[in-house]
Order: sequence, then structure tokens, then C-alpha cells
Amino acid sequence: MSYSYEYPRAALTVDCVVFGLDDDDLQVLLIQRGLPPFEGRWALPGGFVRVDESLEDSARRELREETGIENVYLEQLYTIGDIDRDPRERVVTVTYYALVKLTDHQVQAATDARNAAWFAVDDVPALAFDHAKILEKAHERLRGKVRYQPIGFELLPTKFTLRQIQHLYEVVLQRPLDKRNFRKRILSMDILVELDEVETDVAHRAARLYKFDHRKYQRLTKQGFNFEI
Amino acid sequence: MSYSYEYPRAALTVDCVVFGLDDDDLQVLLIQRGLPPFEGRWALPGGFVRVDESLEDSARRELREETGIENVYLEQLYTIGDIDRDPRERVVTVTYYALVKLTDHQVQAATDARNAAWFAVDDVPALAFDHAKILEKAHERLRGKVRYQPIGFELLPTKFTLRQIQHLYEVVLQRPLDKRNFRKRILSMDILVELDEVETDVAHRAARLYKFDHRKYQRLTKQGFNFEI
DNA sequence: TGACATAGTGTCCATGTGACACTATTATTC
DNA sequence: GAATAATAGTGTCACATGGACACTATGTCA
Repeated sequence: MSYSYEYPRAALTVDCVVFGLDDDDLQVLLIQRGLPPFEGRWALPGGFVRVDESLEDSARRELREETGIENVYLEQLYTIGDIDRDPRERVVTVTYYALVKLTDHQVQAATDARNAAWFAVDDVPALAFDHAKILEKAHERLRGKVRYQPIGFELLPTKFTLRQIQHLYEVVLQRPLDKRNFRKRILSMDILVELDEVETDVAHRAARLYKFDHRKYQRLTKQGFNFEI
Repeated sequence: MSYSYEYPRAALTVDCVVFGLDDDDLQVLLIQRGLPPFEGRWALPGGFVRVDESLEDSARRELREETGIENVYLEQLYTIGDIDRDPRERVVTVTYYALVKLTDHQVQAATDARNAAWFAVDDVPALAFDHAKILEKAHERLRGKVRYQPIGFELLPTKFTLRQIQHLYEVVLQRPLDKRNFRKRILSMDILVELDEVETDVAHRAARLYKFDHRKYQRLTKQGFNFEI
């Protein structure tokens, strides 16, 4: 069976930059390619868009199939259509980036026959196609967006300490932040709920846990509030 | 002649939201469709991506062919791939927005056999396909971006008065700005060049003309400067 | 030459931002 | 159980920034 068109058509794919955060670094999830071109190279998870599914559905399906990841924050990034970006034929790719809580999504090292692994964003191997450029763009977008939208919480466990949020911002923004000023700032926004719990299994004074309050944030947003770090 | 593929493929198009600024309003350039579907309806300029041209080249070619517009600020917006957005078949569209200087690009009312016309953004007719949604997204992006990047100048003549920039920001941001504060702010950024010229043909004291200094702006940006209105 | 239309200019107050250091609490170790 | 180690948690002050606010200057036109 085959499908014919009057004019040649580009193939359409999606590619996802999946970010996670561990104790030290911002990480990105990569797949080792099992087929040419770039066989054996690391690449962003992604694949062809089916004609009967939306772009975002494609992205979520590929994430599920290739990495086992589901129900994550996903946002469209940019569409790349340089003529020669794929050696086989014209391929246009719609890129997405996702933010996942590493605590929830255990490193699913291998799914199917393929290798999947986390790499520190600043220390990735050579990537297939123009994926290095896509990763760079995604990183840039994350750096920019994290300051104006409370998306950073998507990288943290549901319950987190103030120290963890601060660390998240320090890693993403790549600069140190003042502890007292940071706490003043984030608490004054009134979008966190202080829990009656403290962290466990630490060899020192345990810090209080907080949750991000989506409802409250949305209510504030409607009243003209603007998140900013 | 026809082209066959193993799996069905979506058609790929580009659509452009072209903004201009007149003395009162933010305007958008629309095309009246000459063919079904939506024959006779107004729509965004755009068309099919050829297999041998990049996405941005497609957008620029369509702009040229349908509206005569060339050499403008053009930026990718978003890619839309809802399954039923075109009644004929699956069409994925990469959207762009453009900013043009109305003074340079005279209203080319009609090109080819098609009608092209400017409409106030807040007073557009019913649009074909999901173009109203695209226009809305573009307007939102412009409002957001104009505050952090000096793209507003793309809507003004090369030489402009401080009054004109202020008016531009008032129109785009949809709120009045204080004259003295605005002038202080924009001048303190040191990205404008004061010219030895004043406006002409006005029935009152003529205002001084300024130019935006791209070079200086880029130099400042490298030093960590951030434009913000 | 007088009326009118817009250009062009500075101060002050309130608020926000950023620098900065010590006490409190818990676990661990000896 | 006392000392140590490690991080939690807390407030002030100086300075910069942002925003409110009104008058004089200059050119055109009747």
C-alpha cells in the first residue's frame, strides 16, 4: 500500500528535549539510535507524526514508547525545516521540551531494544542530526521561561524544600542566589503551601516541606499577578 | 506526475500574520481567498511549503507573491497541527509573524488576482480556517515580546520621533504611558541616535527625529544589557 | 500677533532590590 | 550526654528604580 500526492511532501516528525533535575545538574534524556542514519549515536526521543494524531499527541506517544514517560509538562518549542537536516530526505521536525520530576520517573534506562539515559546538559555526547542545536534552543528557552512562569516546580518532587527550589533556580540560571532574598521573594508571592511535614533522612536539621498551589496561582494570575524570579 | 510514500503524509503550509502600524491602530494584512474552501473569506497570507525550500523561505516567498512585501522582520510563532483544521485533508501549518513599516510598504491593495487589505487588529472580519486563533496568538506574542526586545522599531519609519515610539507602545500594550517617564526610559537605554533633523509637514512645533542604533544595541546586549519597557 | 498644538524638561516619594551574619535545630560521633 | 557538624531559618538598611505629576518652549496658521 502506498499514498500518492501531486507534489512531493516533506516527512513530519516531532523531537522532544526532556529535562530533569538531580542533586547537582540539569539533565536531559537521550536515546541511543538503533538504526542508520547515525546508528549508535545519541539523539533526542522523537519520531514520525501519524496522519491521524495531533502534534502534541505524537510527542506524548513517542515519549511513552521510547522512554516510558507519561503525564509530564510539555510545550512546543520551535519547528525546524532546513532542507538538508536529514541525509535521507526532507524532514521537518516540530520540537517540544518536557519537564519531568526525576523522583517520579525513575531512570528507565532501557525500553524496547533501545538505550535511554540521562546526561548532564553541560556534558552530552555528540548528537545525531541537528539535535545539539535543538537542545541548545530548549535550554535557552527554559532559562528564559523559568523566570516568568512557575514551570520550575515541574522539575521538583510534589513536596519540596525552599532549599530545593533555590537550587533549581541556581542550576537553571547558572548563578548563585542569596538565600534570604530568595526565600523572601518566593514566599511573598503566596503561591506555596507550607506543609506540616519536614524532610526525612537528612543528617542535619530537617527543612520544612512546601507544595506549589496551582489553584492559587491561577487565581492570582487572573488578578494581574506576574510570577517573576 | 505524482509522488508516493509508504505512509500518508500531512500537507505542510506556512501562514503569516503581518502587522503594521498606522496613526491610530495596529493593523494586520489579510488576503481574500479566491478558491474554496472559504472562497471569498479573508485569510492570512500563506501557502504550501515546497519540498526544496526552507520554512522561512516559504514564508517570505508567500509574502512576496501574495502581498508584494519583502525584507521585513519575520519570526516563527507556532506550529498548528490539529487533525481537522482544514476540511480537505490533514494540513500542518507553521505560523510566522512579520512586522512591517507601513511607510515603506505602501498598501498594495491588490496583487495577482487577489485582494489584499489592511484591517485594524481589533476589527477584523470573519477569517478562514483557524486563522482568527493564529492572529490572536500572534497579537499576544507581539504584546509580550515588544517589552523585552526592541522589535517595535520594525513598525516605525527608519527616522521617528519619541512621540511615535510612545504611541507605538501605547497601541501595542493597550494602555497610556507617561510622556516624561517614557522619554527618560527609552533615552537612558542609549540605543537611539539623535539626528540633526526634525519632522516636517506638521502644524505645530516639529519634534526631533531619532534612529534606532542596531550596532550599539548588539554591543550592549553582549555586555548583559536587557531592553525593557 | 495671538491662538493653538505639540515638544521638551525635573523632582520627589514610595516601593523594590540586593547586600549582608547570626541563632536554631537536628543528627552524629566520641 | 556533650561536643561537633551541617543546614534551617530569620531582619535590616542602603540604594536604585518606577511612577506621579505641570509648566515653559517653539513652531504653524489664521
